[in-house]
Amino acid sequence: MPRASTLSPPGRTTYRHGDLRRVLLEAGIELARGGGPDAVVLREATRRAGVAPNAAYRHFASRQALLQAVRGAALSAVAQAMQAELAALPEGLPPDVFARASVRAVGTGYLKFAQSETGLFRTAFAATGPSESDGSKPGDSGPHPFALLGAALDRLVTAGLMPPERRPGAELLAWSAVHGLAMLVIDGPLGASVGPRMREVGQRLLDMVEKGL
Amino acid sequence: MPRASTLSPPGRTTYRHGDLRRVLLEAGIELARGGGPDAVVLREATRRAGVAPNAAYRHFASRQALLQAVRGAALSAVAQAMQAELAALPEGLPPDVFARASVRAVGTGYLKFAQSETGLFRTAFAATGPSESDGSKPGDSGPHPFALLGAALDRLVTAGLMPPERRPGAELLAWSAVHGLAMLVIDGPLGASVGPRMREVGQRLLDMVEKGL
DNA sequence: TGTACATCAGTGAACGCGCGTTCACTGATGTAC
DNA sequence: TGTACATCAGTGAACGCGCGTTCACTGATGTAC
Repeated sequence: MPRASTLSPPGRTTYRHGDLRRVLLEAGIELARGGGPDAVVLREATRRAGVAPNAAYRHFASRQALLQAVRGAALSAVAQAMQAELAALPEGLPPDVFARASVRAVGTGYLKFAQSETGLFRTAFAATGPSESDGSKPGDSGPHPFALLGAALDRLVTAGLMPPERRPGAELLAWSAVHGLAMLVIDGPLGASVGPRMREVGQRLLDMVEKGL
Repeated sequence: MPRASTLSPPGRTTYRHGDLRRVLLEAGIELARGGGPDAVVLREATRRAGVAPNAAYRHFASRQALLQAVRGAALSAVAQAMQAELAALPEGLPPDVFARASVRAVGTGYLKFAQSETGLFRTAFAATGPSESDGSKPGDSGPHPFALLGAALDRLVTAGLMPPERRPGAELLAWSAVHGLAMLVIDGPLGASVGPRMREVGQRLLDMVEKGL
């Protein structure tokens, strides 16, 4: 139990924060949630953490590094939404029905997340900047959304619902369809008109993908 | 009859610029071409036009207004790319073959533009901001990309290749697929791996859409 | 056990930057008389 | 025809803003002796 220090910054009982990295990251996530990647502002994150602006540099090399960490968290959140949808499937389905359903579940989770967590979604998939090719995030938490989709498509092949020669690259095609709908509804002028009918439109889109693959 | 010097071509050193609105717009387009919507910076546009920063306010109410104008131009450019692809189709095709080909052409034009004019593409379809619902651009030049796609799909129905009951909303589904692929290649981590094979992947995607619709 | 000390997560102040936008102005232009 | 004048597209200077980042520092902490 640390004693109450004499000259602590307001709202804090210890001179050392103790968990600043996590707090900054969570503040960054909150900012991204509200306003997308551009809203991840280093100074604002430190403000919310109740800390001097430059304190962030003990934990992140730059604003860009913080943003990358936030992006990683956003990506995990997308994957989590997809997995939640998968987990909601009834048990004991025959393999072929389950395979179909899991592809739909993965897509549905993606679309739901895009609509309910727009800021995080945009952060997860926004352009990284001029020069990409970050070999970043080694031991990241959880699977990438792309991998979840791939696993669902594998089930489709195993169940004999998809010719194996069609399998390579199929996740890119399926992902494109779902991602495009999400982006158009989020960013484009279609948000107002399509948004409310998102569930229905999403299902039609997944029909198209299923048939088309 | 005004004297000839009134219609000052570029390079004229008059006090009045004469054509500043157009020059600013073109500077804005150039900026968007290079760096997307965020690169459309009012001061930089005036700098390129060789004019004081506030001179822009004679022609655009705000930076946002300039950006909207640039967005309109970018949208037109997308449509133009699509039309170019349509125009390249051989003449005298049977209606059903032409219908299929024109849907593909529209998609191909879209994808080509996304890849060759990334900055403009991103500008055309980027989020407008927090509060959308601009009833903007009344007498815009040229058709909207969305309309070109719709016309191609209509041809599909007329040619009997698509059941009419499937037609409503079909452009959104088709657009989603193509748009998603474009965005993933442009923004996502897939640019490097998919970019070179874009033509092939694009064709596979269009196969999927055709079959799935 | 007490004490000295190295460590390093924080502070406080400042930097330079570029932005959008506002203000009061200037001076070339077209037009009315 | 010449001249006065209103118009309004430009200028020049300045504003406040918030950002990312750097610098020299301070002081709580854990540990070695």
